[in-house]
Amino acid sequence: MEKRSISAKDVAKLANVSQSTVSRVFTTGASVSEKTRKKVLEIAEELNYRPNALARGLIKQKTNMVGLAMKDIQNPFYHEVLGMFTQKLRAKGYSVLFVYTENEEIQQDEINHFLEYNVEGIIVTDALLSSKVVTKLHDNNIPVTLFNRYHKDLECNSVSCDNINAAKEIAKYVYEKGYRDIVFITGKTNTSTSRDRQKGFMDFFNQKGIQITILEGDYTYDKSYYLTKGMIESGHQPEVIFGANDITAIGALDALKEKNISIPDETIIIGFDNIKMSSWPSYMLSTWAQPMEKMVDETINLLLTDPKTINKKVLKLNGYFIHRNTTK
Amino acid sequence: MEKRSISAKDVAKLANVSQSTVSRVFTTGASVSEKTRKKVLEIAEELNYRPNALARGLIKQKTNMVGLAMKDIQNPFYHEVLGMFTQKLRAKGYSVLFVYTENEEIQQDEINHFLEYNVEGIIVTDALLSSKVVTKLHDNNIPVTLFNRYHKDLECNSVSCDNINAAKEIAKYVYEKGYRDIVFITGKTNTSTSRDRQKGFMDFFNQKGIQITILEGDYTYDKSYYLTKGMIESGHQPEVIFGANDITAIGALDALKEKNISIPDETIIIGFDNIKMSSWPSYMLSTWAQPMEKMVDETINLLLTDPKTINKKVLKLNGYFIHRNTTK
DNA sequence: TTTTAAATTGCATACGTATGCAAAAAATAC
DNA sequence: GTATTTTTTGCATACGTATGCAATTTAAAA
Repeated sequence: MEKRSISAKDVAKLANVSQSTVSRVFTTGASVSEKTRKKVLEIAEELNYRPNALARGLIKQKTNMVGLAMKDIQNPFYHEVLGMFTQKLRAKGYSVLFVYTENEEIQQDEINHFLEYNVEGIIVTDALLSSKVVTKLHDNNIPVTLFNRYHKDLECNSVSCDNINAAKEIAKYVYEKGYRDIVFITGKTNTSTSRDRQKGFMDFFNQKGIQITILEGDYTYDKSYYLTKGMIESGHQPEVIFGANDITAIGALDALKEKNISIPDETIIIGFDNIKMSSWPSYMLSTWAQPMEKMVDETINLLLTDPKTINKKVLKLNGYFIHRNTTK
Repeated sequence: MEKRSISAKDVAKLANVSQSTVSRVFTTGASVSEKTRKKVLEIAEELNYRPNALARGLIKQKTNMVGLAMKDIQNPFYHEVLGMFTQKLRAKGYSVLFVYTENEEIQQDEINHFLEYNVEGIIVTDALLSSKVVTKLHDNNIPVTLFNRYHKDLECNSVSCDNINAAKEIAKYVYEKGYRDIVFITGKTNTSTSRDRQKGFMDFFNQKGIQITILEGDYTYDKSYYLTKGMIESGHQPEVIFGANDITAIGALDALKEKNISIPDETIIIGFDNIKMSSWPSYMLSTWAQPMEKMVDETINLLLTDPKTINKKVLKLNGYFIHRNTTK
């Protein structure tokens, strides 16, 4: 029952041509007469032949595969990102080798898989990456682009939203509306996204001499929900809650609803990411929209068009504020 | 600057052995003396050598890759599933070639990628698959397992929850509690999951001579939210709402909350899937838990341990009811 | 028609690995 | 010590493709 998959040689035999010719038919830009091309394609179709990507990758030193690493996090933002990456990469002829890790840091072991399959580049979305691993990737000449992460010590490209400025814009909006009792709920504090959003937000108010309240969250709904609930129960009912991402803001929103606090009349809430859930009719969360599609495009571009770029490029894209029903 | 990646030959040269010996060091079960193994490993480490998976796949006719296809749907259930699949497959030494499709049906074009890379099997989660495509996969001797889908005309394995029975159990619970004004909100009606859950639920009540209300949803939050809202506004406030999945139930839940209907006192709500979101403190949705981990294990098992199985195996696993705060 | 140029094809080899076979080396038995 | 068995190693080849080079065919020019 050993049914070996059919190869170019098989097609060649039936078409009375050499294996080279078959190969040329399937290589764009190669020289083949129209007559033989037709004949070969016909037989190929009949035999259900498709060139073997492994063999092709071996000889051409080009696999058309990209590694995508993601951390196990409950943020739908990354699922939307994942979908966009795979679709856009496929449109460019690339396949995606996917790794989901539950570790805080992408492990060597997981990167090794990418290396063994000779991926042409690696995209790391929300996970961290040790500089040791990055060095190893550099040694192997494999470009890496961090998506939505930035690390000043790592020698690799990165694409993210300009979190600091976005947070400043939000702060400005809040300030100009006259609010003064303000709470920021952080995400995981070891992520650049949370740190930068906090920085931008705080810097603005510091400059105005206004003290704001920081609650330390972890980018999960639950944590944010309980933090907010606790705060209300302890007697503090702020005018503004800015969550480090949408999930965080939604957790706070639900806690406020449960306490029968009127939104946006008594407290306004602002999130960050513009995940699909934020436009659910019961939430209608005001939020900062990351230019997700552009970020994805730029990441792919950076990774594939000039892979020899050793010097790191850091891209910070803008976004825009979306007013929904949790702000006035 | 053309830095070719180092091969077994390079290691062999420095270790004063043949390329075969280097290969044997990296092949489990091959015969190598302890002394040379040590020497080779040392040099390999130094040169940062890793065997090329493409070449290995070519010669062994075994790529250690599995194709995973998923449809672009807003259901977090599948994201949890995705994470579990990739982690479990990696633990078994497999890499995951991932395809995300926005089409209703997985296209030939997308499957071709899998074929070209010689994946050892394909897992299709929530998308549909034409029988033409399945036939082609059979021709190429590539096993397919449908996850959470079942299609009687398709000659491939499938693993899912026993949706009919689960829905019957839920119906039984509802019936025995004495409820009689009952609504079922469907998912996409062309999915086996929605159809089976509807069937199990309806069959039970039909047998009791009880008429229930069917609202045709599409597995999205929005649709379910608006359906429920419309129903309430039209004057119908049921005792029970059973959603074809958790997202559906949550949409209904939010609509009821907005209408100030007390849950579970006036209306109880039941979902299906037990996604993480259903245990969020503001929802605490009662739901039917699919045995996700077991389903994933069985899928992998079916796909990889006996790939020569042409005759399809259909596995239907049980689950269990989880009582939270939306039932009494 | 012959000569020259261009297009098409086949041959041979390379990519990096695994493995059957035989030779060599090491271990064991006598 | 030699004879025998076992282990370790190298050689050669295969996996399925792409491609430089030379040979062949076809087209164009004369």
